[in-house]
Amino acid sequence: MPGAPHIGDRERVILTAIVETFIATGEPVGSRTLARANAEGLSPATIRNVMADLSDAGLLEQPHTSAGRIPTAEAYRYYVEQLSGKAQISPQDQSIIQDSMHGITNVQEFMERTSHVLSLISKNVGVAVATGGSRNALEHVYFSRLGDQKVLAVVVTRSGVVRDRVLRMDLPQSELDAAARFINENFRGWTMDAMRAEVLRRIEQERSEYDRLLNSVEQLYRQGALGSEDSLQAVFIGGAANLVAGEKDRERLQELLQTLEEKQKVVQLLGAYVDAKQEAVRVVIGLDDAIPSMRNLVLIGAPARVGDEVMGSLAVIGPTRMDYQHTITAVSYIARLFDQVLNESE
Amino acid sequence: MPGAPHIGDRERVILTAIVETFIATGEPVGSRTLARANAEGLSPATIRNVMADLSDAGLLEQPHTSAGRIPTAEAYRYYVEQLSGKAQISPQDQSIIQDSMHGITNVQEFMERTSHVLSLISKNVGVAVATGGSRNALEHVYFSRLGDQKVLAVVVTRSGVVRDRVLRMDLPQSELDAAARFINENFRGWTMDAMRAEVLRRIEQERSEYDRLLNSVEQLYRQGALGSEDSLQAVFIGGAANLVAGEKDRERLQELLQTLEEKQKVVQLLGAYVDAKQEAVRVVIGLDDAIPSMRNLVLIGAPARVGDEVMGSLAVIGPTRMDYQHTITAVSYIARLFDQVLNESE
DNA sequence: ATCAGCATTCTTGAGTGCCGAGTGCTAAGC
DNA sequence: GCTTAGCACTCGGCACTCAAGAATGCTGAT
Repeated sequence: MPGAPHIGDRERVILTAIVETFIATGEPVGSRTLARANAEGLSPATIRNVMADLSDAGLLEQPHTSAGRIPTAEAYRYYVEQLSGKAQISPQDQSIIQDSMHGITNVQEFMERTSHVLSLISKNVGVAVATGGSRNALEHVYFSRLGDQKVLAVVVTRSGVVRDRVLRMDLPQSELDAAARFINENFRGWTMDAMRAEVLRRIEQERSEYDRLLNSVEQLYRQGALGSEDSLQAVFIGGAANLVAGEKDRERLQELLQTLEEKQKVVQLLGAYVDAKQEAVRVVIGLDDAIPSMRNLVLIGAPARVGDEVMGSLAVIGPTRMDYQHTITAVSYIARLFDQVLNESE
Repeated sequence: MPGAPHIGDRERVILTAIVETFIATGEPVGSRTLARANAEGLSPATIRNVMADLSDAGLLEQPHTSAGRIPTAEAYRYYVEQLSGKAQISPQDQSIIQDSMHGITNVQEFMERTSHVLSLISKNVGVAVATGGSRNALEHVYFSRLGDQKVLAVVVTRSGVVRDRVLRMDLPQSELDAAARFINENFRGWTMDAMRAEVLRRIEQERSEYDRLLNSVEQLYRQGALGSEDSLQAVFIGGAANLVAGEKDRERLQELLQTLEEKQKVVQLLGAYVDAKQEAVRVVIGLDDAIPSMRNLVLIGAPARVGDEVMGSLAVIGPTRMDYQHTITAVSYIARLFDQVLNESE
C-alpha cells in the first residue's frame, strides 16, 4: 500500500463504477467493459491507468493476470462511506414490511419476523437478536413448584418480555410465594442488577429480620432465576437459504451455515459490531476478525431500541457483493419501526 | 410392477446388500462390486439375474443403461421393515446426548437441544416441535398493562410451559387483576378448552352475578390470550447445514433450506406423520406427498410425551440414503429420555 | 494528459479418444 | 433347472489439446 494517489474525482467515479458493476455482474470488471458502460466517455486505456493506480492504492485486486479487477474490502468501505444515506425506502419494501409485521404479539415475534423480512428484502441472511436482560425493569415474578425438586420461575419485565426457567431447588411453595410477593411488592420497576445489589445489602445489614426471605431470594438469584442477561437471548435467523446462491464453494457454504446455527457466535458478532449507544446503521465489511468462518462477509446492522432501552439488534449478513444502499435503508427503516410499534399503540 | 417374484431368502439378502452398499457409497451398485463384497460367494451373473427380478418388482432402478442399480423408495421401505429394531444405542451417542442435555431449563430448551443433538448424531437435519397447547392443564395466569392499549398475558401450564402474548384491549388493570384472580382460583388444573366451555356456560346461566368478570375472561379468550394450541408451537431445527453435503443440486438445496425455514410446513409435516397416540418411532420414506419440495427425503420421527401428555414431536429429516438403524435408535432414545427428564427429578 | 495499437497472458469451452464398469443374453456346467 | 462364464455393447468420466475471447501493460503519437 504505497502512498495513496489521493483519490480525486475521476478516481472516485471509476472506483464507484467498478464496485457497482461488480456487484451487479459478479465478474471481474475490465477496462473495456467499463468504458462501454460508463457514459463518461473515457477510453479503456485511460481507465486502465486509473485502475493501475487504484490497484497500487490497495483498492483493486486481480484474480489472475489477465482477468478484470475486483474491489477489495477497502474499496467497499470507501464505496459505502461515500454512499450518503439519502435514499428513501422503496414502496415495495415498505409494503412487504407492513404485511409481515401485521399482528405482532410480542418482542420475540417481532424479532422473528424481522429476520424473515430482512432476508426477503436483502436476499441475504436476516438476523435479529433479542437481548435486553438485566437492564430491563422488573414488572412481575412468579414461582411455581413443578415436580419433585423443580421450580418454575417466570419473570416479566416492564417492556413486556417474558422469560421462564426451571430451577432445581427445594424451597417449599409457601416460601416461594413469600419470595415472589416480597419481590413484587418491593422491587417492581427495579433492574435485576440493582435488585440483587439491594438484596445483598439488606442481607448484610438487617440480617436478623428478613433472614429467611432474603435468603430465598438470594438462592433464586444464584440459580439464575432472576439473572443475568445472557440466558434471555433469543436469536432469529432468516433466509439462510440465500447463502446457497452466493457461495460457490460447498465446504465454505456448509461452514457458514454451521456457524449461523451456533447462535452464540451470532450474538457475539452483533454484540461486537452493533453499537447499542448509537442509533445509526453500522456497516462492517470483512467479518473475519470476529469470526474466521465469516471471512468476506459483510454485516449491516442496527440496534433495536424502545425509547432509550436497547432490546436487541438486527442485521443483514451477506457477501461483500450486495446491494448496500437498498439493505442499509431497509435495516434503518425496521430499526425505527421497532420503536414505533412497541412503544405506543400500534 | 408385474407380479412380484415373491421375495425369497436370496432376494432379500441381495436387496439388503444393495441398499446398504448404496447407503455407504452413494454410487449405483453393480453386480460385480456386490459379488466381490458379498461373502455369500455368488457370481456376478447370478446376482444380475436377481437384480433383474428386483427391477421388475419395482425395487431397483437404473439411472442409465450401463450404470449400476439404485434402490427405489419401495426398496427402502422394505429394508426398514425387515430392520428389526433390536439395536442398542451406542455409548458414544449416549454420551453425546447426555452432554448436550445437561442443565436443561425448560421444555423449549429441551427441544432446541434435541434438534441439535439429533443433527449431530444422524448427520442430518434434526427437528423438534413443541406443541401441546390447550390440552395442557392450566397452572397460573397473569395479566399486565403494557402501554396505551396493550395488555401482556402470561400463561403457565402445569407441565411448565410458559407462553406470553401481547393483546390489544382496554380493560383496566383492576379488571385484569380480578380476571386473573378468578381464573387462578377457579380453574387451576383445567384445560384451556374445558375452561372456556365452562366460562361460556356460566355466562349463559348466571348472567347476572359474574357478569363483568366473566365477560372480561371471555374477551381475553377472544384475543387469544388463553388460546388454542397453534400459537404455542415452537419449532427447532438443527443441522440444516448437513443438507449441503447430501444434496448436489444447488437449486434443490436452496429450495429445501427455504422449506425448512417455513416452520409451519415443518409442523404440518410432523403433525401428519408422527402419530401422537403411538409411542413408536415412525419412518416415512418419500415426503413428497406432504411437501413437494421434500421429495426423496425421509422422516424418522417420534412423539415427545410426558406421561400421557403429548408435548411435541421430534424427528430427523434426511435423504433416503442415511443410516436408518443408527438414526432410529437415536430418535427412540431421545423420545424416551424426554419423558424421564421432564417427568421426575432429573 | 489522453488514447490507439500490439504482444502477452490466462481462462473457458468445445472436441476427441480412451478406460472402466455395468448390462443383457446366450451357451455351457453341476 | 439353477448357476456361471463369456461376449458384445453402452455410457459416463477423465485427460488432453486447441482455439477463442478478454484483459493487461507498454510504447508512441496526438
